[in-house]
Amino acid sequence: MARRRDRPIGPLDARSAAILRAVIEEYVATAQPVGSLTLVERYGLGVSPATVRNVMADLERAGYLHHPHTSAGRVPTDAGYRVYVESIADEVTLAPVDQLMIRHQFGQVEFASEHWFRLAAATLAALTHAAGLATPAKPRASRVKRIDVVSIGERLASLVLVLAEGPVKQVLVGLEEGVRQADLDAVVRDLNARLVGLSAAQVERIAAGPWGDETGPRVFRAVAERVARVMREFDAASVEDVFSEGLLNVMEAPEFAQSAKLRQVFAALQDRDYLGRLVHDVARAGDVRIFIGAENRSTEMHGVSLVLAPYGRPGRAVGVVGVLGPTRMAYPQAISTVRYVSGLMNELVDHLYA
Amino acid sequence: MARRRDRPIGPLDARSAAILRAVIEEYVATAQPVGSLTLVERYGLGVSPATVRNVMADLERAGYLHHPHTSAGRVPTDAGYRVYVESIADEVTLAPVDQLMIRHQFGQVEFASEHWFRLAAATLAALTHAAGLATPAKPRASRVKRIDVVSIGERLASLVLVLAEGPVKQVLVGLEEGVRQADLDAVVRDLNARLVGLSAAQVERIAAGPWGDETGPRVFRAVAERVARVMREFDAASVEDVFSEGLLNVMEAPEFAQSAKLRQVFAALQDRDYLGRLVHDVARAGDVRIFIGAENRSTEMHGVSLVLAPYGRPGRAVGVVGVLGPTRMAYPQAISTVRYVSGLMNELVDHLYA
DNA sequence: GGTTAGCACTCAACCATCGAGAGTGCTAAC
DNA sequence: GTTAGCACTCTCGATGGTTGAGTGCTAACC
Repeated sequence: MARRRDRPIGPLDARSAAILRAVIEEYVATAQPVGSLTLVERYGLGVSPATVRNVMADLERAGYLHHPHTSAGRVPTDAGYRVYVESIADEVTLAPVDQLMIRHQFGQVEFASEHWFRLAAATLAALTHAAGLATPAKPRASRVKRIDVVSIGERLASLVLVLAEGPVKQVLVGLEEGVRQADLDAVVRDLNARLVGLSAAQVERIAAGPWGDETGPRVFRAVAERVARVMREFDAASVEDVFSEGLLNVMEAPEFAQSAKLRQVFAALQDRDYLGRLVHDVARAGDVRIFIGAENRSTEMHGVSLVLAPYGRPGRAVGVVGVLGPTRMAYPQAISTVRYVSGLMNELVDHLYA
Repeated sequence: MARRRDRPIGPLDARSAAILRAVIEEYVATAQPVGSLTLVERYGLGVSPATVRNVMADLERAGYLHHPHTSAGRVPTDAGYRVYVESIADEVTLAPVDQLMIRHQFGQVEFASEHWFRLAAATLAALTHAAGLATPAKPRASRVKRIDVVSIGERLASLVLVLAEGPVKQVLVGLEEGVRQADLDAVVRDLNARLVGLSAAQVERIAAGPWGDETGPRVFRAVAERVARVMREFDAASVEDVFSEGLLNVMEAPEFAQSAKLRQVFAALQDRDYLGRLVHDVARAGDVRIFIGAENRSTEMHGVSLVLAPYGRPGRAVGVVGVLGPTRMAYPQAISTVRYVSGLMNELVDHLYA
């Protein structure tokens, strides 16, 4: 008969799974390594500590638990969290009270898109005690919705560019000659007539095409070029912006008591490329995706988990909402909250751009 | 005869000032309490350690130095930094190399106002190894510069509001009935004709005044009300936004090794009221102002100093740039850099809104 | 008078030791 | 397969001694 040591590490039997789950829940609650005695006392497992120890030894061999030192209890590994998370992901739903609370808050908010992202992030932060994240829904390829140009100084104008899926960009345009607002208005009408609905490349082509040397056409060309450039930059950026709220929550977790760990988190949050890749991954997944610890980035995100979900319209404009917290995170609450908020954001987007 | 103990604590004589200065510079460099021996060895004071000890005891009695414990060296107090900072504030100027570097960077940046603030903050962070801060110049009372309304859905439109001193606001407006873009355009022309140059209160009055019950006037009223509300909110907010860069620099300082201290800094940075008051104070001062440790807020900012300077046009629109770092900060560099950047921002504003 | 050498004193930091306690892994009995 | 029993391991906290940096005081010096 096979000795315990040689047990295959296949899918977990029910008892092992229950014990892994109990270890994780206890550890999430206390942040202390959990021993076999605590476990049988608090989780009514119906077996003796010795049996639990045997199972825990198996789980450790399988890579799901970890032993800080001989006389300490067990701590879940990233792999342990992973199987745990996958076992619960389909079951969890958000408590109706919380659902109501969120809906209520969203009902209160002003109709200004920026507020939504902040609100989404803040709500997530409040309900999960982690940091809430939200990125605006960013279209794959932007299109012109509206152009306005306002004279500011002698040879300077402010260009306001509204893009199809909502974002508004404002930049300054230098003009070669002084132009009165009345003349600008004529150019603006022209710009809107010709450029609305076009992509960056199309605008570029029109800007290039032959234009006379009178003032009007010259201004038209200057503005159109600027429009094309702004759109190209916008399209190239992987993430437009990341709203984060409740970073203070993360700072409170004991695993980040020394700020060296925190630095990595903040550094990762400022890394546009990294976030861009995440958003991309999540957008394709279509449901909540969970990144545990160093699963993606070697060391920098060690000790940190992300629970992210996409919202928006697949293939057209997608954004991401989610939470960032210590690996030792209350996953059921996090998953259900993120899923619910992303659903709500979906509703909003549908309602707006129907 | 007066014993040393009874010395009055008036303005410092030259030697005391030199010693205080040496203590501060050494402490800033090493983050370690400084003893009398180190001081005479490294700063060529021309007196014996015993004499330095006597002077340091005086400075301690005067409240400028502090003793962590009997057998430790001296550490500057907030009051000590204060007299130090005031003694150097008028002398320091930024190294020409750095001036050039900054000008070069500002020459490169895109003509989009948001970029400036980020750039200013990033530049300050890079040169001072602290966190750089910048707030947009916010007018005391905003005025309408331009209004545009773009239809988004059946009964929904996007309102783009350009205010006189530059900021652009975008919000959604719900309409009671479906309106085509062509009809909206007529309303927009009307809105611009009537509201440009007006303050929030004036817009409000016009929105209130008698309007017929046809579609056009109804839409006009709805939009005008929304405009007034956005302006009122904007005017009421003490600080529009705070761009910060290089918070990671602050995290590196040994005084923030435990994140509990960091929390206070982050919390303070998110406290709009607090920042609003600071901006207000700084705007009135007209030059660099320095807030050392808990000089303002009792405990929360303990260990943190701010070096801030206003820019913009006094009485009209002012913003603030500056740095935030540990109390143990390289003040000469910080002061000169902040002063220089604020001067540069002034030039930009003058150039733009001349 | 201010300055300085000399010296006793203080106290954090470091290190080693030790006991207590928690929790384990193994073995043997059930 | 489960469990009681037990020896074992290792962290944690307390204790105590040593070291060294730096002080404050006193008395001599200029």
